[in-house]
Amino acid sequence: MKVLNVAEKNDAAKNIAFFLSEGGMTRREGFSKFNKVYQFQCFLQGQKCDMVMTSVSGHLLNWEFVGAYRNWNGCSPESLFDAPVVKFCPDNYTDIKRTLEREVRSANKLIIWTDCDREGENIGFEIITVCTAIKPNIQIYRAKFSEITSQSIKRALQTLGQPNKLVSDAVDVRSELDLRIGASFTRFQTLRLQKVFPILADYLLSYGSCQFPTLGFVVERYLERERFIPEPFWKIRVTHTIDDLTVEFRWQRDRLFDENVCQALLLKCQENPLAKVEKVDGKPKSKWRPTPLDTTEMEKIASRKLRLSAKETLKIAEKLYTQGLISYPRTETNIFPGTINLSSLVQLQTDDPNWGGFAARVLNDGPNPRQGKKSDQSHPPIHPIKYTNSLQGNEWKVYELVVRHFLACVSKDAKGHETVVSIDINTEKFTASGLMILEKNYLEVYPYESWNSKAIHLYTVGQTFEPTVLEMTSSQTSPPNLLTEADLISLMEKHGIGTDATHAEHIETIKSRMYVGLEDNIHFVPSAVGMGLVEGYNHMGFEMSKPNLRAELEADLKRICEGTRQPSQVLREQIDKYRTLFRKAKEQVNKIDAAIGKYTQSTAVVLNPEDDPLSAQMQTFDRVLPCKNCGMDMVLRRTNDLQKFFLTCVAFPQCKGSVWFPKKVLDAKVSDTSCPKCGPRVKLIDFKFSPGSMAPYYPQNFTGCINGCDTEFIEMLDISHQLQG
DNA sequence: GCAAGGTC
Repeated sequence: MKVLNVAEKNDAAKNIAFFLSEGGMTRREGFSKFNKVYQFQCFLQGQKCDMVMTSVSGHLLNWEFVGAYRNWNGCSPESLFDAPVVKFCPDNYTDIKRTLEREVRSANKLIIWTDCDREGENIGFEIITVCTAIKPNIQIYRAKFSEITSQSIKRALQTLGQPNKLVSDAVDVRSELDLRIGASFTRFQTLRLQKVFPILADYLLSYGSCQFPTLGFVVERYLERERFIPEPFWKIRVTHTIDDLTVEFRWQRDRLFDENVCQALLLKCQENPLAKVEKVDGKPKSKWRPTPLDTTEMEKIASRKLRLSAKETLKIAEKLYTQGLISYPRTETNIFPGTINLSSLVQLQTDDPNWGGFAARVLNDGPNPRQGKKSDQSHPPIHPIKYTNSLQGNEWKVYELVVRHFLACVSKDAKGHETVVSIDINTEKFTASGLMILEKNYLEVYPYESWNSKAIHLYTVGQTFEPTVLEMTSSQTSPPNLLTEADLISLMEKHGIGTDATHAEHIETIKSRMYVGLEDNIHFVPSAVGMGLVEGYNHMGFEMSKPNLRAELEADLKRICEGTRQPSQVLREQIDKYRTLFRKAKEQVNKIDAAIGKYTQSTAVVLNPEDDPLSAQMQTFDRVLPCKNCGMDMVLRRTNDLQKFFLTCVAFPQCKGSVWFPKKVLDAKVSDTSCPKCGPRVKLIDFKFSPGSMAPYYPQNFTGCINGCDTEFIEMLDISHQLQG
């Protein structure tokens, strides 16, 4: 019995093979130098098997347009909503595909070991597609695991299930839509604006369902700041200094927006400026330990405290995961499951010189996680699963963060004692507070947060004192800050834009498109082009830069996973929705022109209709019938010199299913008509022949039903061959 | 020259 095992990446394959073989695997080369083949024997379903373990590198296949639709000037951007797409293995991945094809020939079973998330399920089906093309009846299983440890991997092998087609389908819908919408709007914006604004001639003006809302967040915050009108306000300030200690009292009214009223209240205080202590409250105060670590929280802490970009943090965490040091780093979960053995995880850390003592104390008290509220039902919060002290640089910093956060969240809240003193100055009330920290607890191991004691004088109820300062201060409200990377990630997470793994990339994209820039190296500001694009669509009344559109799709994808919605139906609805938006955007494109003109301070070039890259000269292909070779669309085209017509398979040159008509065909037009057999979806081709040709021997019109029910079309093709001959 | 999602 030979079993082919395929993981999502080489590191995972190596470690899984290591655990299943107890370290006894051998290694040989695959066609791809990055994806090795590991071999060992082990028991599966009571039978000793020859195991072959290899890997892909993420997605193996990618949606692509075919033939003429790849060419920016070969079709109208709008036709991309309906253009055929194929799943294609990119050149740099064909080596991986060849390894799978070679190894599956001799295998009886196939086990999918891709990550247990939505994309992983889809990658699993890509592997299945490739393998079953070679071996249609191979037995297929899905291994389910959420961390690469000996225990989890062995359990996964003993509890093999089936791959989940619904989850994979949802990914196919998502990815096909991303391509169609992204490509059509990108070409639309780019082709139009490059022509209308010569200064943008070298710009690529992309649109994407994630990058645009990300840009939208930056623009929105910028505008909030711009529109902000500061309001002056006034406060009464009271301090009390004895020796070196100054205690600041807070006015119970906080601040007033009327200077005269504030002035009057101050005068009242000054009439009898003796403070009387009315109340001294002492109460325990806690600072809560953090909740278990999820991906975005890790990215945010690393961005703020370690000065690592989200992109870098995730890359490092991924490496630590594949080395078996930490659990899966892409998780939305911040609740530890009951099944996890926290004590043994804490135990692993007790030898460390920095936090070993703390870990030992946690063990003594018993780990007690503060639980969050989110769960993705597949991965636990990020935690260390192996001890190491041999990492360097940023890898060490990220590992340290994961360990310290883990120990912190299973320890105890910091405890303190707060004193609140309330005073009265001629009926105006003020308070001051002091804090004494009693037990640092989690803060001992968690340097990313601080909590400072605040000293206060000893006051007793009924005591009176003369304030050191009693004055009015003026200030004004301040606008919200521009967004930092951490802020932007929070917004993306909140609105479901991108995944844990891609937040950082979308931010990179809008930077590289010159839609946004950085101020002070920290705060995001939109560029003129970024502002113009967002405003242009806003003026049409479209929420292109708002997160709502994506959120609606996300909800439908969830329903596909649950089996309550058909993938094909969701796909059709979404395509229809965006096609409608696209048509309206095309009609009102002057609104984008106007906005871009305004922000870039340049004048729009007035285009002649024939120069408009989006106008009639751009062909929209009419699908005439399915190609006999490959089933893709056949469309009617004319050569560049206008000499000849031909029916071409849109997959050309991959398919080469084109049919040429003789020069004697002077004109050919496609129009809609109805089919007597199967309804309205029929194309009619009218041919006009040159005088004196053989045409009179043949009917002038040929009808072909695009559903393929009508045989006349096939006859026509045969005739065209005869004519050519 | 397009997207977003994997990963190298």
